[in-house]
Amino acid sequence: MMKKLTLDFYTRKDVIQIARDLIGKILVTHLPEGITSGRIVETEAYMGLTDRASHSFGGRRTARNEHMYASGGSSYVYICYGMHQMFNVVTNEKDVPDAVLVRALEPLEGVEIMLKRTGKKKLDYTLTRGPGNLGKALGIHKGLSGLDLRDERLFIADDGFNAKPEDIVVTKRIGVEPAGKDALLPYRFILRNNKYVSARKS
DNA sequence: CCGGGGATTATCT
DNA sequence: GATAATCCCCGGC
Repeated sequence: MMKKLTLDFYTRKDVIQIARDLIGKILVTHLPEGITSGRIVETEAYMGLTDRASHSFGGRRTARNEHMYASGGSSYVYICYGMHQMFNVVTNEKDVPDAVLVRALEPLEGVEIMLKRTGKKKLDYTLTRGPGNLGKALGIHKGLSGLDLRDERLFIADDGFNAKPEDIVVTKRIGVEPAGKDALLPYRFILRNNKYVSARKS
């Protein structure tokens, strides 16, 4: 049974714990094309103010990252490299810009719709592996930034799946080398042995 | 298997 | 004008 995560899940202060807890949950979009969903198998935590890899490091606040400062339980979607729609879960209280980047899903509902959106011919591990790919497959775009994650169009739910603690692997984050020593922080969580996890070395 | 580079454009300086 | 929380393809071994 699917149960939307409630606000108290998101407003906790420990973004690292929330990133870990999101492993195994289900991300759902219900847009005009239909319902698409997938199980979250890879996340990264971004510790707003103190994390050089975060868009909001040092309190930086611009039109792009404004939604990071919303209260926990809303979305932050931004465009990377001019073409990829990156989906983040905003956590903590209002004005504390912590967020979790969702990096990979295992497809569940609406595979046909995802194939149409991505132009792929058949389901394989590339459909929802990597933040750019999953954003495209689920139809996520900048216009969905700032939504409450209990919205009908975009929400996260629990279906009772419970990852064993030993099946959650922790590594450093991907693609954040310019952040210097902060790039080495153990803020990435993946579900062990899942083929949809982005395949780069940790 | 691995590294290099091009795609493509919103965003910020 | 430079950069970017990426992805894909290609060539070399």
